[in-house]
Amino acid sequence: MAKEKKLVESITARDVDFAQWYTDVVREAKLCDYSGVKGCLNYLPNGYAIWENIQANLDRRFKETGVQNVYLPVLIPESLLQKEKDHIEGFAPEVAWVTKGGEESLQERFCIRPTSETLFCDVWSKTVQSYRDLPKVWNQWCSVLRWEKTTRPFLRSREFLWQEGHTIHATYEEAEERTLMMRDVYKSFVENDLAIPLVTGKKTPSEKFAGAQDTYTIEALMHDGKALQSGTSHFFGNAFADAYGISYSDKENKLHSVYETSWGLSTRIIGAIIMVHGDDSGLVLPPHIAPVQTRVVPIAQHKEGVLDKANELLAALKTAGYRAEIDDSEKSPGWKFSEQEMLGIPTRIEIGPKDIENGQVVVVRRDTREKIVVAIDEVAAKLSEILEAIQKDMYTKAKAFLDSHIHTVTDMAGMVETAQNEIGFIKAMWCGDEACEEAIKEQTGGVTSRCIPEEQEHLSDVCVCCGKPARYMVYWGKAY
RNA sequence: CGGGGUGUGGCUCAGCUUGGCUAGAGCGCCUGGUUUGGGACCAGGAGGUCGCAGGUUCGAAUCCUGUCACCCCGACCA
Repeated sequence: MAKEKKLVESITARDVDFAQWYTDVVREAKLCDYSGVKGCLNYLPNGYAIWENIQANLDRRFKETGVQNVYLPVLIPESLLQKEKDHIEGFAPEVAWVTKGGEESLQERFCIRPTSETLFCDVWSKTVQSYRDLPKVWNQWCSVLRWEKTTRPFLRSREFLWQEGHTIHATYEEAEERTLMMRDVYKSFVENDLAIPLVTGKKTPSEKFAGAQDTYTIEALMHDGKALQSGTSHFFGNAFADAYGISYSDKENKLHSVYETSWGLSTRIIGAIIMVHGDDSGLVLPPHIAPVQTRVVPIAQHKEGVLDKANELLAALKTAGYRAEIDDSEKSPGWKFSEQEMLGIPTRIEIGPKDIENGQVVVVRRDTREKIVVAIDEVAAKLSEILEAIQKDMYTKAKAFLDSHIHTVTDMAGMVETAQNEIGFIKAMWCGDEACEEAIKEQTGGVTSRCIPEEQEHLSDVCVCCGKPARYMVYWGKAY
């Protein structure tokens, strides 16, 4: 046995066909399946549980910064949607319309929300009058609908779940601060709890959100070298406030526009978890958000005392606060191992007659397959250390992958060559002209600007494309 | 929206070119038994208006027309 045997036949090897591997993992881990409507997924228990943990974690983080949750309608009257010009132009091609109620045609059609800026603005335009009413720092957990042509589970679906935060503030500075604060909340969550390292920065004007003045993004690198925009935070300035008539009186009774922000993170992030951490055996979940952190696998469970001992262990783990479960099915051990691996459960605990005899169990890490023998009395105490080690190692591994796939180029030949021969991000200088972005996309076969990072480096004096003086260093890449 | 592909038990598919008699296989599922430290085995069993609607025909999963849906690759987008 010189080479590692491929244990799971039902999952296509990651390096053979990445897209097929992704689909196989989604299916085998039972995260979701296809519904009868294109682009609308059935979120199954395993997938939805991940989302619930993401929600719980993020919601806690939001509330620590003063966010309040609300819920606004799924339908938006066309007249309301149309008030901000850039916004409607950006979304028009992908909104779905409700035109009938029962058998009767509606006087005005309603769009199914693709995002809710317009609804939040409508509420505020009616309720905000004084500086005493500010700020408003609201968020809602909901689903939105965008009529995508091409769909893929989690990465791009027509209906998807997300949170959308919307805030208004008295001053430019306060709103900008909030925009960056939420970007940092996302960054901290994704890096610390999802173990996904990021590149962050500002979007170029052509990649901005429709209607936004600035869009800040967190970009993750998938294992196939493509970038995934994993969360965004937008600064709107006054554009929406003016279009929707949101103004307030200050202490001197002077009228002002408010400054607005919005920020969102969606179930797309589940796609990132899959594509950053997954391997040929299936899903690998970061312990912090794994719905199940450990699964007890009894070996030879028909033998006297094995199941009892295993259930005792399970009870002890639950008492200690772990999200734990047992696989006491009649399947063979090999089956159980494979299943735990496909599901991405961070650890499994094997307990069989030999272990019981020796007063021990075997803890197996999902990420490394390392087997760790632990005294049965110490498992509850030791497991948290192992889970933390996994969490940390997963980040370190992903970070090493990211760092080793950031390339630097200073001229167009290098840009084209790197785009063709390497995967990952490309750092290059840019003059700020949209024409150069388009030229780069054209000549490289799909490389687009991902973000302008805060930590600027001076790679050269001129734009990689046109040779005019450079204004920014930009991360480029092929994106999902 | 272009190009390609697919709809047949829960799943993956065969059968269609050249129409025919009771529509098949593997996996999964149910029952019983033997197994159990990396996807065990034996025996028995249940389960299908062949996506939908028309048409041709003595006869349609198979041919024709229409239609719906999904998948993949592009162009556009969280």
